[in-house]
Amino acid sequence: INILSQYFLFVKDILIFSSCCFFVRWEEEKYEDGVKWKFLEHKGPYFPPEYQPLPDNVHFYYDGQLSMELSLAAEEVALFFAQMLDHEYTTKKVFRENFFKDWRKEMTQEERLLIKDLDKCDFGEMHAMHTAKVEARRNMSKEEKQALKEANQKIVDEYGYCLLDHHKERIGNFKIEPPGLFRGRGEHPKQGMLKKRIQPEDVIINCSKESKIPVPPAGYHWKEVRHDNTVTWLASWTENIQGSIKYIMLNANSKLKGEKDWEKYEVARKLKSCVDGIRNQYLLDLKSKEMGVRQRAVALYFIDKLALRAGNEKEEGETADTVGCCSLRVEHITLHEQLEGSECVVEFDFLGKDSIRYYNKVPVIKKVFKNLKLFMENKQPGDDLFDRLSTSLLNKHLSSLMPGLTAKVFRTYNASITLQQQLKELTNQSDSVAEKLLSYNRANRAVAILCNHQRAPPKTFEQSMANLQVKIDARKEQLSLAKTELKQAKKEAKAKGSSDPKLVERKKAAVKRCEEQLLKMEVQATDREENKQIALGTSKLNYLDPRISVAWCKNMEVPIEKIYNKTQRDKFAWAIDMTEADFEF
DNA sequence: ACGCCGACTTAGCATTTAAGGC
DNA sequence: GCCTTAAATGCTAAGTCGGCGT
Repeated sequence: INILSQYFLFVKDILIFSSCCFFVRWEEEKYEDGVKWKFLEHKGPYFPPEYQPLPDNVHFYYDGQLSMELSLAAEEVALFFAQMLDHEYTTKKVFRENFFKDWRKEMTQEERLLIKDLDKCDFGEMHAMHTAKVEARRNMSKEEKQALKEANQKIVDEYGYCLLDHHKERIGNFKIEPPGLFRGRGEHPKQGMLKKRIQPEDVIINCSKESKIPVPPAGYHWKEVRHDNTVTWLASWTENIQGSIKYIMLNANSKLKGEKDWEKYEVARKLKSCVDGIRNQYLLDLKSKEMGVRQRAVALYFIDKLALRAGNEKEEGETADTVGCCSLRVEHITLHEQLEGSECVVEFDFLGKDSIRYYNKVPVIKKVFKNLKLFMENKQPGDDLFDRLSTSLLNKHLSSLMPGLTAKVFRTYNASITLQQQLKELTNQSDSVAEKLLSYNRANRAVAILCNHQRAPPKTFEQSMANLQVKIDARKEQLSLAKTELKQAKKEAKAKGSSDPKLVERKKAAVKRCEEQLLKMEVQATDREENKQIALGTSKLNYLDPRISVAWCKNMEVPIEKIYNKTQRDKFAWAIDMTEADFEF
């Protein structure tokens, strides 16, 4: 209990979960439904610096004419574009059109009359100035860099923390997002639009009535100051691209976020105890007379087996065209009675979250295959595959099967259970630490592949692999040399007794050291190659119950620092403190 | 029943920092 | 100690999901 006392809220929740009454007095600490805090005080968000006008020697030219001076507003937006000129997307039609339209809105009447074609704009000097600035920053002296660092730290100290129920907590994102050109992911219809500068007049502050209310920048006022303790955010504003709300919230290491994280994994563990029943149910539902129920069953089969996301509907033309399970269209799957030696294969090809491609060929059971054929009958490629199903219908059904169950719980559950099972399968107590870590990464990778967490191969990937190979070759050479020397030393020792009795021992040690280093590098090369297009971070941070990893570290005698960096250890502090070696997900 | 919106989690890429080799 | 490169951190877009109003 002492160890856990700093996490008494967790302890308390466990006690509630297990309906134990011994520490009932702690339950008083639990706030009534929906209340997230009793006291909240902070300094408000940090605003980005104001726009600095161009120096006189940097010009903008239109249509080959003599330089023209832009109004401040038009100049700022022009510079956003000029800064991006190295990026491929400034060549894209949609990006350019959106930018030009929004830029013209910022121009004065005269400017608008003159500047009618983006192709005739010459941002060359502005772009060069920006490149020079970046270069200058890179070449700053040590002292300058140090001074900059200290200035930044001061801002963090002042704005980066809040007081929540008398605990000082780190804020996750205390800075207002600076203005710029919007770049969505994938083929976003709004790419290139102007993301406007946020003023204090746009910002809602949330804090305790009795706290020190944040003071807006001089000469400005807040949009509103409210005192809503049923939400966790400290400040919010509405962005102008999608009209959605942005929030200032706590860091992941805060008690509020940690508790929520813990709850998420507890719900997933609860699914573990009833997943068999749920699976039997949806297999039965595949034969239902009701088409809606059958569609729900097939969707659930995909969500469970393939870890697909729920797939809410999206407003057409507002965002990139991406889908999840419920929003799959006929064009996204191809049915194969027979493919590569398997029967009833479904070929998936669609863009998911962040326009990441999901491509997979999956053998499915006959009933699912038959149903899919049925759902696709008399439909166009652009029609919904599941026309009788929505995420809200699906989630309503799920929550009736188990309290708190939604589609995304399957992702959490399947990810965590896969990690646990893979770790069991891949690691041996007798392996070296390097081998254990390779196994851990492989288990992690199995999850990342399941969840389709991809990344663009790092730009320097080929080069860095080649570099590593050179080092491996050099080490091999060194090893064979060391071995020869060892042989030589042994021979000499045998022949005439040794002048240096420890020589053989030393040479032996050198060989061993060399072998270890070689192994380590080879393992690293394998790991890196297998990881080329796979991102491990997302699953580690969001899907894998940290207690599985903590318990594994304890069992395998691997220091926790080897698998979690500082940020991750902070976020998972609750798990690191409370988990014993015998934890089972 | 349904669409919309608010709140919150999940996501990949860009930038910064630090580790490790020379 | 310096410099390169990999890892860590920062940033903000893009999802999920519940609740509310019509």
